[in-house]
Amino acid sequence: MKNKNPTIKDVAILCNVGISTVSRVLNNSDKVSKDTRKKILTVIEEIGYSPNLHARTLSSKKSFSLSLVVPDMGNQFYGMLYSTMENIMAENNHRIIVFPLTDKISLQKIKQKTDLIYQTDSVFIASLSVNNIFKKSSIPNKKIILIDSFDERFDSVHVDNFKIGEIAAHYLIEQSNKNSNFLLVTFKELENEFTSHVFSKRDAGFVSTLKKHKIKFETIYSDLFWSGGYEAIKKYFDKFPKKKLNIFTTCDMLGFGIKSYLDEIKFTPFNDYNLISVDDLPLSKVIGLTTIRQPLSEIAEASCDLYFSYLKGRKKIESILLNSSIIKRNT
Amino acid sequence: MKNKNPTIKDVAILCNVGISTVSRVLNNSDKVSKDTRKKILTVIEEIGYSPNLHARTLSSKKSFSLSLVVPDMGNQFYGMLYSTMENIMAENNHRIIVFPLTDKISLQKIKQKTDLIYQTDSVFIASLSVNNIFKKSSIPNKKIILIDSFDERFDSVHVDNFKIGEIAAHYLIEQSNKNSNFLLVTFKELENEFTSHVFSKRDAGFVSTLKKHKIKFETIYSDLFWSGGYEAIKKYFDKFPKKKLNIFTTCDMLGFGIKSYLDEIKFTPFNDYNLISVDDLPLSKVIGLTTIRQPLSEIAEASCDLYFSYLKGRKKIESILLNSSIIKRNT
DNA sequence: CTGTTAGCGCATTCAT
DNA sequence: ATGAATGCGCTAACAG
Repeated sequence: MKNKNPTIKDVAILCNVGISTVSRVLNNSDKVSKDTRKKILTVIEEIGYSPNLHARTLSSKKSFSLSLVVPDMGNQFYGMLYSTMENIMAENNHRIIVFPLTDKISLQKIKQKTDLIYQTDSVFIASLSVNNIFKKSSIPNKKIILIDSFDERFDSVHVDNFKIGEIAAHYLIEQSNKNSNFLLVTFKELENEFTSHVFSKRDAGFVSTLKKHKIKFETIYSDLFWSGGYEAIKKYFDKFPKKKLNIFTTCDMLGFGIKSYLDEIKFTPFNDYNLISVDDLPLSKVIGLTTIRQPLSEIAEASCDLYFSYLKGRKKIESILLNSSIIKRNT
Repeated sequence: MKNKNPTIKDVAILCNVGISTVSRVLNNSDKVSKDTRKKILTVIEEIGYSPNLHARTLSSKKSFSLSLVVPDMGNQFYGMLYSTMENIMAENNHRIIVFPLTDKISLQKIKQKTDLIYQTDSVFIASLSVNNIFKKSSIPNKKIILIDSFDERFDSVHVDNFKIGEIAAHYLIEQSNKNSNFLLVTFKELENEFTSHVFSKRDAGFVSTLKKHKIKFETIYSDLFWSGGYEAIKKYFDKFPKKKLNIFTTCDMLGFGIKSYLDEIKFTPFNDYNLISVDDLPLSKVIGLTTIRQPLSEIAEASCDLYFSYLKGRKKIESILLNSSIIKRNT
């Protein structure tokens, strides 16, 4: 099991050819005779030769691997984003390497210039800001594409999170009864390296619209876990008398918990409460949650397309804005 | 932006030292004087030098990267598994590269010996079988560690899925009222490359126990999506008259949909139905789903430990069996 | 069509 | 403590 892997040289010797001929076969060059190609392929198969990609990359300067930086792969949204991008990139013979930034350690690793991220052909960054995750002096010297955030220095694909907040507000205003209260349940982003501003922008859009309509509201903050929404709304109801609510929560994950709690205390949708969230994760369809759809597959496709057009020679920075639409269901 | 990255040679020249001295600093060798080390580090920082890992790997034969093969990263279970493993490995200076096998294309890629997976130091395989994903002649010539499956040829960390089925059966038998029916909602594994046998073993354990008690039951098959459980149980109820049920479903994802439907038709737990699933995803706590816990973090830790002990010289194959325990909640 | 050769950037002897 | 030289496995001219 530990017999050193065969190299291109071994293959060449066994075939009585030069190593460049083997290399040509490996790289599908057409300038090889049918017979020698066949012989080489046979030997390769027989001895179980697999080319050393590190040597190949060293020599050719192309790794065919891409980096995807995400806040957290335990979060389904990013799991699905990755999954979709991976499918697209696989068809085009690129590999995606994921860099989840869940804590200080992972952040520190990525800042060290010895990290793998500096060795890939390109870097996709989801939700996070370039300035926060890289030191100014060590921004990877390669194509950077932002997903779900904006920075005029880089390509980007994003949605208008402020507008998402506005849409939510309009929906709730329209749905609201007399004597019902407005509630914003969101995640409080601290101004640190992990800030994405995604939530704060949604908050802002919502708040701005309500103020415009001179509607009072309350805000409660939640942890960004599956249990976060449940616990936040429970705490709220433990403290205040029960009342009819129009709730906007800034992501489905929180929405699930909120709905779960509301079901538990026998609140009925439309009657006792209206609830709208953001994302449209698969589960929100199952439980009938009204939500504002993040066009996940479009986002993934657009990001990949940006990279492909770059490979084809595009020079100027491009920014793509996608639409989010409301998916009305049973809340 | 496209000025070729500086190399170790550039650093050496700027510091008036040999490249081997720079190399020593890079690798934290202690045989460098304090002054030269300091000078070198300064220059490295100034010019933003980052060592080429491909060259380093080529030279040293160690990539410090590991492969993790999973069925699907859109599935939260694997997202969390990866997330946990990544945290552990990051602390030990290894990078994990994910290889999701969602379709024929990704399977085909992994079978080609030019794939990145053949270049990592080790391969972790979750739920899938080695024989199905690699051709006999091209099983990566390196440490392979199985997660959630068993093969005597390789290290493995797994749970007893047959026993999980038995536990579920015993729970439901204990809970069941007179006149209630037993139902198994599961995913039908086809005998193809993506077979994991995880589900079929859980099925078998459940079925065997019920038969032992001479209890009749029905089986319905579901897609392995978030909506799968909902649709399966809905179809069942559309076809048959409503009746009290004791349901075992083989993963939480299906359980969520089933509970959602049952809530919708106003079935109340313990009274109209008992429901138990498998996994204990975070959401199952939120919605109060009774489930059999997959010890996710223990699985991740044990897998990583197997690799570390291998690095320290362990030669013989090891297999670790972890316990799954029932988490009783409100179904 | 095919073989020879010169790097790619680094770790690692082996000298000094 | 430091530098020069060798080789890791491959690609890409170049020469034939």
